[in-house]
Amino acid sequence: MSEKAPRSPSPAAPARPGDPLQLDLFVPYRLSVLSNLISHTVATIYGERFGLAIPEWRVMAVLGLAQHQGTPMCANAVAQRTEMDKVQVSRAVSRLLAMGLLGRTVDKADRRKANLTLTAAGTTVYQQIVPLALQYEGELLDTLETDELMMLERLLDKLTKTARGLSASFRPAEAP
Amino acid sequence: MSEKAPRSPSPAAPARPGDPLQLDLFVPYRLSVLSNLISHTVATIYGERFGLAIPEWRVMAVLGLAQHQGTPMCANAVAQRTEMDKVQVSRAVSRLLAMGLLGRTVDKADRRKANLTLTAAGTTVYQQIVPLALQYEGELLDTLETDELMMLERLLDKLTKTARGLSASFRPAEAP
DNA sequence: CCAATTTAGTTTCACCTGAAACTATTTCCA
DNA sequence: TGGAAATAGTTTCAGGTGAAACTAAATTGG
Repeated sequence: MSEKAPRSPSPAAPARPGDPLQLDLFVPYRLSVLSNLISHTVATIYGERFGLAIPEWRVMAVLGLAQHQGTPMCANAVAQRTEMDKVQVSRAVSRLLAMGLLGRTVDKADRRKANLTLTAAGTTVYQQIVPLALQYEGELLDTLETDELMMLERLLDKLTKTARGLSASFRPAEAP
Repeated sequence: MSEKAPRSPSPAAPARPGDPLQLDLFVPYRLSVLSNLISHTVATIYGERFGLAIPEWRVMAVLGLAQHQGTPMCANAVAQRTEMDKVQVSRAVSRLLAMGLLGRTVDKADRRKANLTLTAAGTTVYQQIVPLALQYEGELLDTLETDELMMLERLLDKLTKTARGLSASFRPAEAP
């Protein structure tokens, strides 16, 4: 029960040529394993009990909140809020329409857009899933102390911000 | 520049029925966004410069270390070390064999197994990628203070352990 | 005005992926 | 022994996914 081996003498020291790479100490790998583990469990919960895949659930989640706030949303707005791309949203929406959980009304003013809303059935499902989702999150975070939880939130923010920056900078040259 | 809104009065409070769910405060969602962002960038680096996908790189990473330690590995051992399933490993290995980065020798004692090793070409690639991977990780973690980095390691461990437990407990009944 | 560009959203294509079935070999034990 | 069960690894099949092409509507500017 004691696998200690600090990544390097001083934390976050610059990589030196010749350093070995131990996969299970490599943060991108560890994050990926954790995230996949969680997504898989969550997907199982949504999938088995409600026939929803994660992208579908995400769409419902933002529409449910929008509904709650009286702000109808179009597919594009959903895409931004969920950080999914428009293809994924388009597909999720058409599955949800087919399931009767969503309604769509073409915008009178701009006929390219369509406002999406939860149907009564969609609202029912939404209201069933939210507590399940929060329960899962609660159990996941249950073992964390208060300071750990606060730090988790902070780390998620910082790392996400940094990762966005690196995503741009590691991408090869851009066209003028 | 100040989006504050604590998830709930006391952190990790149990979910109450009627609680709304705000996707961008939901930890599984945030972890997924972060992990996808990182994976995408890393995949781009490996892919563009070396023609390797992430599963392929993972296989090379554990074989590279095994090599370094004089411990040849079979596909199954690789699967356990990388937490990938055997199908994924099988496919990654056959692509790497086709690229000439890996060699395979059927085990004399147990002819179902085959030992996998990096070829000279594979070793060259391995030695080029390791510093790149460590550089990316270094830049990602660069903005973190020492205490944040320590907490990150601890949180990854704790959450992964908890998530493994939940993965089992949320899964439906098992056959006798 | 109307042609060029932009924007919303969908479809296509080529690839990735996981689950389940399958092959080959080895181990277990009656 | 020898047949049942386990194990290593591959193949098949049935979706899921992103990038790029595409359609339709709206905006822009000459």
